[in-house]
Amino acid sequence: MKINIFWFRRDLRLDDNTGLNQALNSGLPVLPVFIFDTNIIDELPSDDPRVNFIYDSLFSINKELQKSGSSIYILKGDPGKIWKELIVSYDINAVFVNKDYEPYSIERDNRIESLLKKHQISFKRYKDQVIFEESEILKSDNKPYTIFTPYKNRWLQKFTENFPFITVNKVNERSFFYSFSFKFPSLEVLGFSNSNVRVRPYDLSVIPDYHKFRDIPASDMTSYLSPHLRFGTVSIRNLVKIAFRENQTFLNELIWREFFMQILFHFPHVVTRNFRTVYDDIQWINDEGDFKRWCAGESGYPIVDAGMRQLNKTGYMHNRVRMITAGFLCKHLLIDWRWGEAYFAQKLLDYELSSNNGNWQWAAGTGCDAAPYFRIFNPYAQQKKFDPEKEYIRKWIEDFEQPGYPAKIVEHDFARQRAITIYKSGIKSPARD
DNA sequence: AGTCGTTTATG
DNA sequence: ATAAACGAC
Repeated sequence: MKINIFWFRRDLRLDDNTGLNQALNSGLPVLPVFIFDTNIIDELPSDDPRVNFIYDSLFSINKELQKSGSSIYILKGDPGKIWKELIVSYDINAVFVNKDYEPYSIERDNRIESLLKKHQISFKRYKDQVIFEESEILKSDNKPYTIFTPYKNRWLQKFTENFPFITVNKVNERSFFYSFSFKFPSLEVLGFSNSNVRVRPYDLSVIPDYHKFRDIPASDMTSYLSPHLRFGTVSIRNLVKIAFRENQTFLNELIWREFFMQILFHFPHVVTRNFRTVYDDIQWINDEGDFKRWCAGESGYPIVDAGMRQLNKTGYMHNRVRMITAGFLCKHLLIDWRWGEAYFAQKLLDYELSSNNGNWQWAAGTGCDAAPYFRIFNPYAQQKKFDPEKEYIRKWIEDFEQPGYPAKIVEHDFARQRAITIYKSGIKSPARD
């Protein structure tokens, strides 16, 4: 029997899923598959909470599919090898996917596409993860935007023009799935184990008042949407429509997400290098002991430590506190932003390359549209402004104001002066002909 | 999406 | 005397 395959990746939902919907409208039965990619998985601990979340999301999808006599085929391995096997096992007409814009994903998809092509199987890629992708938003000179505000203005203009056409896909016709009951493997069989850290459900009720509470970490008026956006358990089209109606500040955050995605797409070198190369010569101190203390939430600065402890314990960190902790690592400790980026990548449930990299480079001052190097957060001023009652601090630091609480790694006044001096002397003068 | 020292406005 | 505004970093 000739079939089409829909390959789930970071779009783990049945509703309003562009590629899946296209597959279901194709006229052939659709076999849904998911591959735990060992190129990614092998770098992670077996109890990585994000793998747990993927597993749980797939389990829910499978449960839903079983209602109509279908199921999802779960595989693990190198996608190249897996696809070679699938090509042998099934008479495949076409493979449907939603596009992913990270360098590894693009390279992998190109690889799979040429493999499928050799067997006369078409590979159909769809935009699903964003409202505007790749080169849909460009300046009048056809170059990508590198400053957020003009990008946002163009994004909003284009969104308004296209609003009637940005439709939410109707609930899929389940009967078009391939009818077969695949065994759903246990977590253990896949080589994973349960984590104590869990992804929380999201909460859209906070959106209308988002701008009032977004900087108050203790209020916990947080949507908790980010891991769901990361893994596609929520549709960006649904979300943007709600944000557009209910809160401009919240919508801006979703536009930041697409801004950094298109930065990564057009400037993939940011993964390893400064966006602004004039900062390439900053003399980072990179003290390993300081870095360990920062990671552990033992810097001696309560607002920094509270943030890092929230991260270590829960996999989340409030946005305002992410800026403070990241700024502290780069400016006060003079540690290369890539170290901090790597630690966040390891711990954050919502970790995404483009946003994590973009925001770290923002904090370090090396990124596009970044904070200027002399903008140095005073951790006490920040705490006084955004956590005046010390509620957030007390929530995450058990030994706060106890004799055992760590002493400051470095004094703010000294660190501020040092950062300005080191950054200033690290700035390369523009190359001359 | 800052901070800090200094100046200027206000009562 | 205190607050608001300013400008350099």
